[in-house]
Amino acid sequence: MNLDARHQTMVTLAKVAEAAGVGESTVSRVLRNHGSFSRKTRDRVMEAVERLGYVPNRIAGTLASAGSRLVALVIPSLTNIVFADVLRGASAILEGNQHQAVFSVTEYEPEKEEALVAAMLAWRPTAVMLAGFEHSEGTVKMLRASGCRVVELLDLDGAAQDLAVGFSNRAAGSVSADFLLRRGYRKIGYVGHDLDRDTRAAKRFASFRERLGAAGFPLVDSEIHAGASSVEGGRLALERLLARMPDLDAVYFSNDDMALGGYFHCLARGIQVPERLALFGHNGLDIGRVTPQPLSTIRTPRVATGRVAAELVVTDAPAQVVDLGFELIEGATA
Amino acid sequence: MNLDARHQTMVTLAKVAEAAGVGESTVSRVLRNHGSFSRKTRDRVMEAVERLGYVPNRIAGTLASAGSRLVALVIPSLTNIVFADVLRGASAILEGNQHQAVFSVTEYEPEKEEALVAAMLAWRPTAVMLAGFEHSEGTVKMLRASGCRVVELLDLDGAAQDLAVGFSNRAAGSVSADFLLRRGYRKIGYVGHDLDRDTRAAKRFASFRERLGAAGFPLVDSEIHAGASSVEGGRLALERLLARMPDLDAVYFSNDDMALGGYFHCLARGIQVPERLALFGHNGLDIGRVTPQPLSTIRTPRVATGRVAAELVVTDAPAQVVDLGFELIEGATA
DNA sequence: TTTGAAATTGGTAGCGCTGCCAAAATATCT
DNA sequence: AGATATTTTGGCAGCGCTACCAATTTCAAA
Repeated sequence: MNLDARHQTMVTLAKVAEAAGVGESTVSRVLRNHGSFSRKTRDRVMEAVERLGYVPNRIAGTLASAGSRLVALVIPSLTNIVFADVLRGASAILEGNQHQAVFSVTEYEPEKEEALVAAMLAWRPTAVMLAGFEHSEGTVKMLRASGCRVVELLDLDGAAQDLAVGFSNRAAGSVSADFLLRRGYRKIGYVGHDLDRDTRAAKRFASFRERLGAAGFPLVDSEIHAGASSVEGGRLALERLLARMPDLDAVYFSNDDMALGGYFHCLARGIQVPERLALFGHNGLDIGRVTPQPLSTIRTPRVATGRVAAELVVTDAPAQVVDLGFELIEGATA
Repeated sequence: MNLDARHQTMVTLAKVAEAAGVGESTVSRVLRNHGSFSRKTRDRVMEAVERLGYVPNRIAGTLASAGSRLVALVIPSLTNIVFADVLRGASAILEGNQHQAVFSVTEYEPEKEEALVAAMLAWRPTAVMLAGFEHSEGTVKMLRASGCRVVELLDLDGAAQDLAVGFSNRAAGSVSADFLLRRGYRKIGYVGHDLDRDTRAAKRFASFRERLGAAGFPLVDSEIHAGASSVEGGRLALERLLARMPDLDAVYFSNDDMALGGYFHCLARGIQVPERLALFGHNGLDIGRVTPQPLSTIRTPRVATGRVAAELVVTDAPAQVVDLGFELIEGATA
């Protein structure tokens, strides 16, 4: 790009100052509504801003002032509504506080997470928000060195670097197990997705399984769909699981997407839910409330997680762990 | 924040240069792999970078060099998977080309879109991507003045400002009408969501309705769910529509989410699909492929839209309109 | 009026980096 | 060896803005 051409066209603060017949710092103060200035000056400046169509350059502003007011969200997936909800909650708060959310997607790959965190840190964000506690050594080192706030989301079972907001996946897993046991199910299976990557789902599963074992009704069998969680994955995996273990009486799914797939399988095959087979999910997605039978699941505080995380960041709160809990939804599938 | 404290801690390019015993510009060249330098110098610099844990400051870099390599995506909603898919496509390409996606959500509100575009322009992005052609006057003016590339997504029925990528919603609407007519449906209704905001859905509906009228079988009735599109909205709206018009033989939905809600309503009420009532959606979401009966719908090129848009931007392609088309999915609900 | 305090303003030195240019080092050729 | 091309380097002036400070103006009290 031709720099000179750009410089001729670009409206800068200096040009506004000249047009308004005031000093640069005055324009800066007026625009940021910071410091003092007379009403008359303000009007003159605003008139010039309007007339020239001036748009402040935050790049320059940030460089000069240290605070970028950018918050980086590094999330595993956008396909998963869970993270879209977190983003929604966070954006809402950030926008109301002159901050900007910047996000990128790791596809659940730690190496990608590391690369993205590096890229984000180059923008000197106020904070970086990540899913969960499991990060590569390099990621942790960079974050620590950067000095910016770190918020780990949607997990509490582990050691937080700085701030953490969410709920305990282990608790969710055992509550789910207790519920199924209380309802009298005894031959329980599990349908999940790639657990190496989704460590939060892995924690739920581990805890679920432990609880069943402790109650004397150990998990009968499990089927892991290779790949990311999806409705289709849930359907296929349940089909495979039932082929092996036709007399299961309940299945716990790694999340609602997978559970929905399982439910569709049952509908398609005429398997009576929950009489013949009970289904239990995790997340409490809206769609699960509207299926012919509402899904039995656990509602997780997704939007609230984003919101609270953002609030902690904008208020520069001290390091802490915030447990937002979750809610059992009895539904009609278990 | 205390500036001095920060300055003491921050590793800057100058410190790396000093540690490596070379000049600043040499470090800059090595890090950007631009210009020439000896192998030995490169190693010395990289060693220092490694040792000090230096992370380049892109804020400063951008200010000095003019190109931010940021691409702003201003989308209506994250709840709607459509936009998540666009983002996914765009991110993938941008990341592979040293660009960063920055996004924010308008909630379908034009005033919010305008505010967000202003906020994004402050970061001097390479391009701004928006949904559709309908923007406030202020938004258009700002974009024009900014001189950055503009990409309008998922719509072709209107006048593009610069680049446009997507498909024709009007065409999708008439193809949908033709399909239902070809199948022999004659008493057709419509279930949609807030059309003032989702202008693309409005275009589909308008075209759908025109086509039915032209064929001599005008739309019998329609029911608009107040609020954003959702599965629940579809279910409730279909229920209301059928209460008024019990003898409809087919319903066209504003999108798959709404259609899914309608489908669930039919399942719950035992309404035979498609014999008693046919359902037709729009978007071709994955979940619609896995329901007991796959949804009849139109698959839209969402990920490709994001991908192509990003490619056009990174290659600095000339202004143009790219039609990615769509695909009819016959499914089993119509 | 005088005086001091308070409110308002402008000048200017950076923020950390890149682009340009000239200088230095190295390689290649008579 | 000397001269010329080539590669490699460092210095430094900005990029557009904000923080800081000093200068100026305004206001109120004495």
